[in-house]
Amino acid sequence: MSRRSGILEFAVLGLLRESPMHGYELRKRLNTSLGVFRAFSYGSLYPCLKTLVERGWLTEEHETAAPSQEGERQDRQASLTGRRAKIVYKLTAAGKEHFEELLSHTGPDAWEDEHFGVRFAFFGQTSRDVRMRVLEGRRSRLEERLAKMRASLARTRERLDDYTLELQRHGMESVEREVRWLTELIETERTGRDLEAGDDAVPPPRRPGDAGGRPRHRGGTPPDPSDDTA
Amino acid sequence: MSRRSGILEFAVLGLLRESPMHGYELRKRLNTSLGVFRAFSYGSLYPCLKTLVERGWLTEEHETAAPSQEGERQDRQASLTGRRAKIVYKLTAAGKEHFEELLSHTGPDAWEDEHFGVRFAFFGQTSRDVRMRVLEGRRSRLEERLAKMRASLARTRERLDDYTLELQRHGMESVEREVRWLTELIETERTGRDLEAGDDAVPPPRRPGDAGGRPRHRGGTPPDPSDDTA
DNA sequence: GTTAGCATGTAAGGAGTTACATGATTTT
DNA sequence: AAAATCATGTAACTCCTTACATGCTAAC
Repeated sequence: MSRRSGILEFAVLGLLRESPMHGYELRKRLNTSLGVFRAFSYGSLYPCLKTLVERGWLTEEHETAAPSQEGERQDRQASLTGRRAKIVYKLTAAGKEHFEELLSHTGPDAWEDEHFGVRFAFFGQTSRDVRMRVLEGRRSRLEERLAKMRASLARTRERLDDYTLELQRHGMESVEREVRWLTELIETERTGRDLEAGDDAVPPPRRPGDAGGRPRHRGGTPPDPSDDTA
Repeated sequence: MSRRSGILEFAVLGLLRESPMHGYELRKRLNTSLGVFRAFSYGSLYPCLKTLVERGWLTEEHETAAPSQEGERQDRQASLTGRRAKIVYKLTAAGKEHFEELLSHTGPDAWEDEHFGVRFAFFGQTSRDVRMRVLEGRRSRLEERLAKMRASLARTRERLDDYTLELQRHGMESVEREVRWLTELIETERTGRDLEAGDDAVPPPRRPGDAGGRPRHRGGTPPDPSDDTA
């Protein structure tokens, strides 16, 4: 019952697909990697993790155990962690499968504001045609919205005061801007080129590798004096 | 208890301040005038109206007087449920006072994403210094956010795949754009110049001049074949 | 004479938040 | 030794949505 999280569930599965993590770190990642769009609290994260485990999509590994028997402790400050986690969550095969299915399911939800952001964040794990469907779906959704806004504006212009008008103007410009962004992305996908920030002021010094495939990274997670949502 | 709506309550009071309305129209206005930011359904609107009445901020006026040709037909159940009651909601003195207080209360809520949009929509009913506080509060909120995003990006750049990176880049640009917009608005407020008076032919790009507090248009509201949220 | 739009509501529930409660480990 | 941060959780509540239920009135 309950906990049918849409976005949170999706994001958790997606992050855990990349590597196992415990709740605390998961939450930090949620609020930085995808955090522009959404911020989550423990109050929603932990219950969500719980039900994902219940459904068999995650396993818990209590690795805080072993209070008694402890022969060698060479792994303490050896390589990566340094910190030990209490409960490490890990994606099961079923969970992976489920996430894959969610990824390829391009229902009309997929282009709603918040859904779209999270989906985009996991585009690296999707096939190109799914990406295209989502990008185009999102774009036409925004174009619909634009049309309505224009119509509404034409009808009611006289009755609105300057601030309301300015608000609407700015809102429309934002939407137009996102449409242009999407169009660029779609074009990039279509021509099969790699993703490169085009009109940016400061082009990232990064060589884009393979856009179609594996985000394969796992290094030592650095101490990370990470932020919290203010 | 319950129904402590933040945004919806505020918006309803604000719209009713301009003129009395019944629920159906109210909802349309909510979803067009302020609709870029929020969409509300009847399921939240009507209960909200109810509690606002309970608190003495609104009055209901059951429209019963339907002067039709057949004089006997209308008074079947005249007082309470005439013909399918059309209820016009109207702001009371207390409600007006309460709204005024909400307007001038520039707590740290006022610059959160959705709150800000709705507040801005009613800027015409506020004093200049309140407007300034809200605009500047919003801007520094966004600048904080930008700083965090930059820091987080610098820390994690290598671990992110191209799509996540692009998402973050676009998000940051959006925020930067809003900051520039706010800066312009603040400047306009500060210099106090009201650009064009607005009664000449077609002033192309409109800036919010000084609304001075008066949105005093109320004419015959045209039939309005208005849209619904798709 | 039936669809389409106007108009008002309710019950159930979804998706999250806040505030609380607790304790371990590191840093100062 | 105190403060900060890491780490996990729960209960109560908020605010809104969906789906349902009803009925009027204009238009095609």
